[in-house]
Order: sequence, then structure tokens, then C-alpha cells
Amino acid sequence: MDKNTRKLYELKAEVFRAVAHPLRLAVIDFLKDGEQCVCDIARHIGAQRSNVSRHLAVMLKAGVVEHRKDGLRMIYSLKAPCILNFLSCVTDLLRRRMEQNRAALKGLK
Amino acid sequence: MDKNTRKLYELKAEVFRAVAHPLRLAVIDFLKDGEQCVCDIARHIGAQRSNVSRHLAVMLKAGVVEHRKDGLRMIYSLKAPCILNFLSCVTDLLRRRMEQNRAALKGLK
DNA sequence: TAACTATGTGAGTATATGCTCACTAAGGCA
DNA sequence: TGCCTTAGTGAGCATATACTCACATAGTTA
Repeated sequence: MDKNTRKLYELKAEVFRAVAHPLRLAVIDFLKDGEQCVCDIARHIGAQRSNVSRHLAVMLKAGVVEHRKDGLRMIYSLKAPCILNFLSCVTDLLRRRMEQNRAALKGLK
Repeated sequence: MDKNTRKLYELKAEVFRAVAHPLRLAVIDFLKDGEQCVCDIARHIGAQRSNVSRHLAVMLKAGVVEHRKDGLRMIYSLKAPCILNFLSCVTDLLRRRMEQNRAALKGLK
């Protein structure tokens, strides 16, 4: 694998990593219905604002969300809604995993 | 956000994290064309087998890949091909980001 | 102007992740 | 049987990430 290919995978992995966190997934789910300010995101998720701010910065850098200023508030919105598709793909995967576990437990009886 | 919702986001994040690594993305891309043994994956990617083995274990646990034994070899294959869709979504995102950067650089002149 | 609100950041700490080396285990073959 | 190949794992280290507290900054409003 040559150096350019490797670099490309690193860039892609950065985007994946920007999404791969429970709190950030919750933010993405919340933004699905429309743009929100940091304070409301923090309130909705139940995390400290400074922490939410950092997580938003990670997603911003990766290009997953975008933001605009409105007075005191910074309004964030989803920039790559196709992430939602993958989220439902992951939900399916979890469901299948759960059913496999259930089947395995049945086999224990 | 209640406890169950939080737990669900953690499970989903685990799957995302299982994919969010340059080497693991390279493996997924390689498996796209069909199942492969660890030795060939390691050779193709140019990484140590012990390291590749660990990465495969992470993806296996998350349900992203599956494996079967064939004599000496352990053959891995993609279990959640829908990841490939998200990969192309990320590729688009990167392309857009690049074009934005290019436009910004033009503005510098 | 002074107090207040929303946001972001520096510093410090705890934890997680990734990598390598050395070793073990399982299977194939002379 | 003895040696080879393939895969996986324990230990140790280096680095990255997440979180919190305290503080700085920008904008709002009395």
C-alpha cells in the first residue's frame, strides 16, 4: 500500500473517529431535526457545555457539522446527513447481533 | 437523555470505533472484493500480522466482519457491507472539503 | 458602564488505544 | 516425530482521547 493511499485512509478515519463517540452520536441524532445552539444541545444530552463544545469542535474540523453565529449563540447543524444512513445500518447490525445472542442463549437451555 | 438511550449510543459508538482506524478501513476495502486470510491481509496492507490480528478482533467483536477456519488459515469476510456506503459518503465529504480549501486558497491571491 | 450569558480554551488528570516483541497453540507436512 | 506456517495473546510502552475546573472572550441588556 503506497503512501498516498495510506494518507487517504487516515483522512477517512478522521471523519469516522469524529462520529465514533456516544455523545457525538447523540448530538447528530439531535441535529437530525434541525439546527441547535450549544446550550440546548448540552441541556438535551445532559453534559457539560465545555465538553459539548469540544465534541462539536471535533465534528466541525472533520466536516460533519457546520455552524453560524447568531448573537451570543453558536448554531450548529448537520453538514453530512448521509451519516444518518450509516447510523441506521449500525442499528440493523446491533439488532442482528442481539438476535444471535438470544438464539445462543436459547441453545444453553 | 435516559440511561437506556445512553447505553444504545454507546453500543452504536462501539461499532463506529471498530471502523474508525486507517488500517481497519484499508482491511474493509480489501475485503470488499471477497474473503481473505490474515496473512494476505497483513501482506496487502504492509503491517505486522500480530497487529492486523488485533484489529480484526476488534471488528469481529463489533460484528463488522466474520471469520471461518480453513486449515491453518483464518478467513475473514465483511459482515456489514453497508459500511461501504458510508465510506463513499465520507469520500464525498472529503472531496467537498478539498474543494472548499482550494477555493479558500484562491481567495488568498 | 457594569453585570450577565453563551461559548470556547488552557492545564491537568485518568483512561483508552495502538504498536511491538516475545511467546503459545493449532494444524500441515517431510 | 520434528519442524514449519499461521494466528492469536500477554506485557510494556508511547500516544491519543475524554473529562473537569478555572478562566478568557464576545455579545446582550439594564
